[in-house]
Amino acid sequence: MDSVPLGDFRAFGRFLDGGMFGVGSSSVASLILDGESGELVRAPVKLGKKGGAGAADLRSAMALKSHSEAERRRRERINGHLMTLRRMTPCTDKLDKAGLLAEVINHIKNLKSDAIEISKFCTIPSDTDELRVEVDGEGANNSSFSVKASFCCDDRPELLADLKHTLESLQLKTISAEISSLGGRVKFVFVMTGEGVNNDLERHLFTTSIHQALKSVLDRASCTDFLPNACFSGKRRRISPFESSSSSS
DNA sequence: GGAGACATGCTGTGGCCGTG
DNA sequence: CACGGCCACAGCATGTCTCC
Repeated sequence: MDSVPLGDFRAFGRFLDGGMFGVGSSSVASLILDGESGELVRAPVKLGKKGGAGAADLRSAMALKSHSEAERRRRERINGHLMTLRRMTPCTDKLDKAGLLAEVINHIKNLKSDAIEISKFCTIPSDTDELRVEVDGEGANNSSFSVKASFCCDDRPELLADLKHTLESLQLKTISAEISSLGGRVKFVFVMTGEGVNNDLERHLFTTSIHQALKSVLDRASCTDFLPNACFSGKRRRISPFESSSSSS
C-alpha cells in the first residue's frame, strides 16, 4: 500500500490532482491514518452497490474536486482584488490583509474629505442628491432679480432635455450655467433672472416655483428606473472570472 | 544560534443557502 | 436536484519574535 508522510500530504494531493488516478480525488476522505506507522495511507476504494468504483463515488469525487477548485478560484479572486487595493493604496507593502483593509478604509475616508473640501471651491457633483434655489441678487431697476439654482443627481440621457424644458416653461432667462459630471453624477449650477418681480411675495413665489419645478426633475432623475444598478435584485450575483480580473487590471 | 511561541497565510473540506 | 458561492474550520507552512 502506498504511504504518504504527513508533511508531504499536500504534495500528494497535487499528485492526485495531476490526474494520476483518473478522477483525481484530493479528498482527505480517500486517506486513512495508518495506526502503526502514523502516516496517511491511501484508503482502499469503496465498493459501490454494483461493485467497483460506484457511479456515486465517482460523482462525489468529481464534486469534491470541483468544489476545491472553485474555492481556490474564489481565493484567487479575493487575493487579486486585495493586491489591486495594495497597489492603489500607498504605504501598504508591509501590511497584512487586515492592516491593508484598515489602511484602505482610512485612505477612502481621506479621499472623501478631500473631495468635500475641493467641492467647496469647484462645481463637483456630490454623492447625495441636492437641490438649492437662492436669491443671487437684485436687478438695477428693482423689477428683476436673479436666482442661483444648484442641482445634483444621477446622470441620465434625458436629464439635460428635461431640465431645459422645465426652465423654458418657467420663462426664465439664463445668465450662466455650469455643468459638471463625475462618476455617473452630474451637477448643474444656473443663474437665472425673472422679469416683473416687484415685491417680496412675488420673489418668494418665483423662487418657490423654480424649486418645485426642479424638484420634479430631481424626482424623475432619482426614479430607480434610471439607476444603472437598478438591475440588481436580492440575488447574489454570479461573477465570471473574466469580469473579476478585468477590474483589477 | 537554536528552540519554542505566536501570527499570518494558504489549502482542502463540509455545510449551508440561493438559484435555475 | 445540481450547481455555484460563501463561510467556518482544521491542518500545515512560513516568518517573526522572544527567551535561553
